[in-house]
Amino acid sequence: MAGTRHRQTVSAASARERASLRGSRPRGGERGAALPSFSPLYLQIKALLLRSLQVGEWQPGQLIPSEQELARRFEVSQGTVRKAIEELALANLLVRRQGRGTFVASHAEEGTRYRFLRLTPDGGGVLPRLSRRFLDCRRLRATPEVARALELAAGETVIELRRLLLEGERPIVLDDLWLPAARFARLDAALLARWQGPLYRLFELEFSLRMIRAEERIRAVAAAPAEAALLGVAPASPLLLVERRSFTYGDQPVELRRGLYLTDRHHYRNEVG
Amino acid sequence: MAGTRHRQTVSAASARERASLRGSRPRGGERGAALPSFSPLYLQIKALLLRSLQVGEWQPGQLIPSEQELARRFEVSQGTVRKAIEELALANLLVRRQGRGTFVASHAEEGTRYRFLRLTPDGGGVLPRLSRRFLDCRRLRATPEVARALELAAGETVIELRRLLLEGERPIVLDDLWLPAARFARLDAALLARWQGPLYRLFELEFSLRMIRAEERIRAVAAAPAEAALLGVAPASPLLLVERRSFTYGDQPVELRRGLYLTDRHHYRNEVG
DNA sequence: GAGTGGTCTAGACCACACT
DNA sequence: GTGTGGTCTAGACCACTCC
Repeated sequence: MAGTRHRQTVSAASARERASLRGSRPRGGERGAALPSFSPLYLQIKALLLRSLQVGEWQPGQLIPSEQELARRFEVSQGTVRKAIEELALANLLVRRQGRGTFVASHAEEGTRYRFLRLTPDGGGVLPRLSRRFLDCRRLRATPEVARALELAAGETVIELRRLLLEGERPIVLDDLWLPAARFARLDAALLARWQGPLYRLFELEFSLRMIRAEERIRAVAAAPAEAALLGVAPASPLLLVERRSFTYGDQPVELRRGLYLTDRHHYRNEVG
Repeated sequence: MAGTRHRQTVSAASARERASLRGSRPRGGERGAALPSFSPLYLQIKALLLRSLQVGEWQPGQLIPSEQELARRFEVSQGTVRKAIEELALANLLVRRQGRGTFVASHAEEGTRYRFLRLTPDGGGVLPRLSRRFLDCRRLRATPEVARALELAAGETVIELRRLLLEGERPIVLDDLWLPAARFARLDAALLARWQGPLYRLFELEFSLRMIRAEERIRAVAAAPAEAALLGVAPASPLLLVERRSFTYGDQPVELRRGLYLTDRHHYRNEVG
């Protein structure tokens, strides 16, 4: 059979999940306008896997079917499935473990605590476990700026949240968060008080919202009096301002965060290449 | 032949470049201590390609041999070469172009100007062409801190360099750089004055030094009087301090940089995931 | 031992760029 | 048309994990 099968012409047959992906070019009527140019099979498989993740067919931390099984299901070769999975693993959506299987990535794993927090102690080493102190949690109408960042309609309800991260008794980070209230129905101060783990793990568990990636904009600012007091520094002290937008599947923004980092004993670590 | 060839036992034959890579496990005497566990063929090929890059067999911007040719040279299949090249492309050491070939990455390409500079205008869009103004260039003995960062012996000579990046007439970045003098023999103020392009392109062209990746540590600081004057801001203004160590092949640090960024109209952009 | 991901091969064909 | 990287397949075997 090798080589006799035409690329992506694929037998008309079964596999309901493949119904939509016959034909290598996105159809656009009779004339081959060829705008998106070309869509390889493995990208179509990747999109199907992504859909399964998005609709919750496989939950964070769970084992997904083996490559062999997925290959049978999608009626493609194992190599094609592998390439799709590889890309999802590269994007931190899946985790492959030799001999065990492929798992849905989660914010629960010990190794990935603070996966999104790039703050690092100056001396080297890894950030110790920080304690969290929630200062505020309220519902209000989104300001135009917040609405724009979260892609909400003007005036929609958001949850505003303020918290401190502390190393022992020493404040390190002051975070203000805004979340679309529609997606975080049961979120309130009581729930936050009970919860001990990472915030993103709570979102995953209680609201079925997986944070996939985030964009950060970093600036140096002078501490306002109120913020300075909370962080225990003199007013006008220089602080690192980290504005973060976090996204879930489909590049939907679901969190806006404004963090003020104390960087006299820590720094924001980054790799460029 | 498919499947009959044993993994990495590989015929004793020719290809001098393969002489060193027979056997899947790094040898360590008779008892299989198995410390590094296992080294797949494609990683060995990757190491060989890396070596060719490092010794300058292929220069930045140049076309490297085709996958087929490399497969013949190393006596492995094209797929194995492909996987090695893919990893090097992922690390920005090579650039693959369908239909044309695989090229050695360079700091010359138009698309990758400011590849290491994560500063972005607040309004969105891309950083316009900045002008460079060199303020200082001198040779001196490395301070202990600089020596440590560049992995030099105490008291070795380094080149200290100061420059401004400006948008029009407005200063944006004040950079202090330290370079190991031994590697940058002909570097002086005159050479810098003549050069118009990116600094890393100059290093590539004149000193055969390719910057591969960099680590950055970011902080917020208050502007000292001298620096404030150069940047045209009030003393004690908050500035972003970006300490960068750049590395060439073999993870050798070859530049230490201390940048002060004005972030009232720009921000440092980052992606976390 | 069974099952999973990881490596390696060989070969065919496709998309793309240059000539 | 020729040559390059890109995709896809089929099959074998290896390394690892768990039973």
